[in-house]
Amino acid sequence: MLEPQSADVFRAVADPTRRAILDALRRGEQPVNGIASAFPVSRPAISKHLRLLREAKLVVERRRGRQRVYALDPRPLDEVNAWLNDYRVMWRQALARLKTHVESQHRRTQR
Amino acid sequence: MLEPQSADVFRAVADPTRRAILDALRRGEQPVNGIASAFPVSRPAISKHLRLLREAKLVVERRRGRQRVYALDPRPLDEVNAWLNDYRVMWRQALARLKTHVESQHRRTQR
DNA sequence: ATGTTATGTAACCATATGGTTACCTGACTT
DNA sequence: AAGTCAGGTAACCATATGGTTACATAACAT
Repeated sequence: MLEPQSADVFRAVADPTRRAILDALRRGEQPVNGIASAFPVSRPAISKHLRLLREAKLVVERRRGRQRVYALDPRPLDEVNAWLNDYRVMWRQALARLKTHVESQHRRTQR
Repeated sequence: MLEPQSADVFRAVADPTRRAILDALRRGEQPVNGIASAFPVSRPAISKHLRLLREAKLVVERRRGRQRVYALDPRPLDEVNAWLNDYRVMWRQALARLKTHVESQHRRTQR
């Protein structure tokens, strides 16, 4: 194995709880307790997720008094987007093939 | 923890080796040995990755004589794409903000 | 100064993950 | 029929992951 690497956006986004945290932050920045209260897991669990997200640079932390306010930074998601790009072509082709197929079926039915 | 769920596209795509397998299959379908030869890990390891990809429906298996030929099916990636969509707006805004900022800097420099 | 709030971190636990070697089976070869 | 080839699976191992509770600390409240 041997991969205790951090900052992996794909890995960060693989966990459903972490995606949900990002989704929550889309509505605006929030302190940790604000975030945690929306989830069924303990606050420390959320803290750990936030650390990972921080390492992946998907969130930034700002201190306000005794709270830490977290805000979303969607930019690293562009790596995922870029990777997907190479597949978009294919799946457009797949759709085209499907369309052609349906049309030929249609023609067959027509005649 | 408790989540031995399968068919998770995000999880399937989180592993770099699995992404590489998909990337390889973009060039066309291939039998297991064909795929495995391109990687530093053992064939059984690849088999396990393929099983996961199969469960996520990202690949389909076809038998040809004694080989199993794997082909890419990019359609499940649309789930990732859809999720990203919600962020595209934001990162367009982020870019816009950046642009505005740069322009205002420019103006400042100009005068 | 003392208490309380907000949050990170350490220690611990169970399960998941990714890898390996050994083995099994189905399908061509001879 | 006997041998070989392709590839799945089982058993095992080390490390990662996600969660919990207990503790530590900085900042505000009294």
